[in-house]
Amino acid sequence: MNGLSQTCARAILDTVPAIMQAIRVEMRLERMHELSVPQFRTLAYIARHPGCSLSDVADFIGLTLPSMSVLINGLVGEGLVLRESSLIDRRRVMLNLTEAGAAVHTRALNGTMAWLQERLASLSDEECQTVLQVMELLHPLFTVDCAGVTDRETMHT
Amino acid sequence: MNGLSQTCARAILDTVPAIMQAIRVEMRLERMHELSVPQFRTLAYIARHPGCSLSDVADFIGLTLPSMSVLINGLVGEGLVLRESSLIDRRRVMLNLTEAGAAVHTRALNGTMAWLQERLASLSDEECQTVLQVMELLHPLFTVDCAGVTDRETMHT
DNA sequence: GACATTAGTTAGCAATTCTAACTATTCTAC
DNA sequence: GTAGAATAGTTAGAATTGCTAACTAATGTC
Repeated sequence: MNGLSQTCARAILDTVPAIMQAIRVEMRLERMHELSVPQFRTLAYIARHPGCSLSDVADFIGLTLPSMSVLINGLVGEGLVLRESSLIDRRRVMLNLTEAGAAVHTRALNGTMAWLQERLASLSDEECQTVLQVMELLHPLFTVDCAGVTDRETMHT
Repeated sequence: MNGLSQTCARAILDTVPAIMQAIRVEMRLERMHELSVPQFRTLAYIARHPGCSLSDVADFIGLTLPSMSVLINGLVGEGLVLRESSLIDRRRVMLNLTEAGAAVHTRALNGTMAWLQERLASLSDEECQTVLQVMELLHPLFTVDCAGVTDRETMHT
């Protein structure tokens, strides 16, 4: 009914996949050691939440548990992540970055950020500010499902 | 150098993949007849640019020509798209939606838009307006070199 | 008419992510 | 304190996606 919210939804649907595609291409194509987007996001999550469980990451990234298990397998195989059984509850897995993992994450993050900043170079400070606001506005609207522990740290660096 | 643009880049990198994942899940999970995001975007592009060539779509969606060829194969196989040789240049392919294709596209679009609007329901009109502005600001920054394409395919129809 | 260029297809491979079925651990309730 | 439910994760198998390389067919250039 509201033409505005409709237009807005349409704009998101047009723009977000385009940005995403660009990010994906950038990640696969250049700066970083062949991290896929989910792999990168996983490293980022573990970096921010050391010792988190598999379920935590899976919820956050939006993958099923088996998929995340496989993804973690890959990262462990490349020596980027440590997977240990929790001593408190031995069903749970504790995930941490290795030194190499932290390094790769940092490098990937810096590389992608640099590329992104380049893309944003034409924006004025004011526009940049607005973009930032909008991202912080939208983020919580699309990470609802994981009702459990809401990580407030995601707002900050 | 500018902390602002850095924060902005980081926010995009945190938010866009999250939105994208939500869109992907929504598309696969519910309303629409099992269209993947690239399939949906392809239908949308063809709807907007009837008679476009394979290369046009591939450029726009960000896939290689072979990948797009396969994707179109699928859509043709499901009776959603017509693939005809151009009479002017018989190397080129002319793509059009079938009636079924148009219907599926419309239904998918409406379904996803409705879902998106639901997600955005908590935004005020003003916030909605800002989101819209930002999307329109960002879109051109992430759609690749093929900006000139929009003129080309309208010539032969 | 020979050769380069352009548009698209086919083949083969690797990665991603799903569902279903399984193991192992912990919790609940009698 | 043990039987059975619930929880955390893994494994297996399949479908989808998207890539590169090598090919065919049509067009343009000289």
